[in-house]
Amino acid sequence: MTTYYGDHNKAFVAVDCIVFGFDNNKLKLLMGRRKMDPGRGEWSLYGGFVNPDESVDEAAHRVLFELTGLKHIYMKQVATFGAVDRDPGERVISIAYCALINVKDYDNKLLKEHGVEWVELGKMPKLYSDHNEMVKKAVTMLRRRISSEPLSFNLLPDLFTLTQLQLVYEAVLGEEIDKRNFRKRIKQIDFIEKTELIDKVTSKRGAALYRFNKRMYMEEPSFKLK
Amino acid sequence: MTTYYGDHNKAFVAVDCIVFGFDNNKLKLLMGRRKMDPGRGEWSLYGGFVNPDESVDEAAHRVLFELTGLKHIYMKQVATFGAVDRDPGERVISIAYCALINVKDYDNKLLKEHGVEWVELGKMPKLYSDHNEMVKKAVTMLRRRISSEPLSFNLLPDLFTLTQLQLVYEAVLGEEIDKRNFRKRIKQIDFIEKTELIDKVTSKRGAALYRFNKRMYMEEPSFKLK
DNA sequence: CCAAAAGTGTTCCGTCTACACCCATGG
DNA sequence: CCATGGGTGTAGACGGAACACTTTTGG
Repeated sequence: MTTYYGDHNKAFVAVDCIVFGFDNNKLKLLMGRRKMDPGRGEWSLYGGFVNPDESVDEAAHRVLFELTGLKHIYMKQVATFGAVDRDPGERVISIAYCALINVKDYDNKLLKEHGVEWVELGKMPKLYSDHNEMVKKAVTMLRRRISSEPLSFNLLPDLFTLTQLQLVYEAVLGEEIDKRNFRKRIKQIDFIEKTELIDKVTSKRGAALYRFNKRMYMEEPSFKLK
Repeated sequence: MTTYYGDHNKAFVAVDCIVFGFDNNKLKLLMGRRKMDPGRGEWSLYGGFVNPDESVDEAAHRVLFELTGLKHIYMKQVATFGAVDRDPGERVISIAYCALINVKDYDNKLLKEHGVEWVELGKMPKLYSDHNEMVKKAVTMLRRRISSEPLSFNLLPDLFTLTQLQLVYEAVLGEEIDKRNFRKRIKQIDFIEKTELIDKVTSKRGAALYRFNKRMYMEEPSFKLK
């Protein structure tokens, strides 16, 4: 390794994952108790350090994989946090990533293994260091984008009912939506396909199952809800 | 210094500034020739390393101050770039910041001193490392936000005409705007104040000068153009 | 007197919003 | 047979888009 920048200082670089899930009609986040010093035992996001042989994005995906066993998950950089004393131990720069997962894909064994749990947004405890701020930014970002990018489908199974989809929007935006207006808009979006399948779990009558056709979306990626 | 994270690797952490200015009815960016190895002589954004005693945000402001002599400038984090080999020399994580300045505030001596110049957006050369990508993200971000946040005023003098303001929007959004509709909207925004002053520089008839009342905006910060 | 930029309203159309009832089924 | 969630249409309000001419004055 050469030493071009030898007279400058280095810092630890970490990633922290803000993992959103949708469960029981609520938006939830994965939280755990910090298992290392400093701050051991405090509520915290799940994170890890960036290794020399991986990009920051790759580190985020690796850390999420360690936590959930899931790959190819929607992840987006939220912001980088770099206050001098944000970590009580040493100088650590941390890059916050937002992930959207389908709770049903999550192996509950891993959840216990890592000592993390789903916490309802709005019932968030005080978190380690600047993690509350990270969450806040991620939520703001999610709210901003969910009406102009097809993010909601990441929080749902492949097949979902329109009621489920509506509940995701209501949970993220924190407001009620008129059912008829919502369905009217969805019908105009041709990459949200109605299938022949019927969900009989949540209603006696049965509800049509829909699917997000990613291929079709990719051909003409535009999305506007509302 | 303690050594909590001793077994992990550190990296250099840098900031790069994407400095936007509005001049001659064009959106421009500050660019220079890189003055250090590796990549000496290549077109590049202006950047610097984060010091141990400053936050990442502070580093960005310091670097911008070195470059422009200006303080209290609008700056916003764009994204963090962390590919393994993004810097040919060593492992460097770089946090890109977008700055909006009023070109008239810029001391042209400093411009020469630092060997930087204003380059029109769209006439951007190939830049060092991933700097083109940084610029692209910054532009996307600026376009997204300029219609919902009062950013345009940062690119103008304290007093400006409505024509100038419109030209900023046209330059950023890359599309023409109807003058009557534009002015109608502006009139509804009460923190854009008409002054008694008249600008006689750009027109024989003279144009009313307006001012952004930041105090008034802060009391009720909401902004929607279009 | 004319070139050059400033300033000013109205109409139309499409989009969003509000709103209430019937349907199918399992228990 | 009834409780539960699924599914459907219309009318009125509102906001955005299109569009052309008059004013002022320095040179």
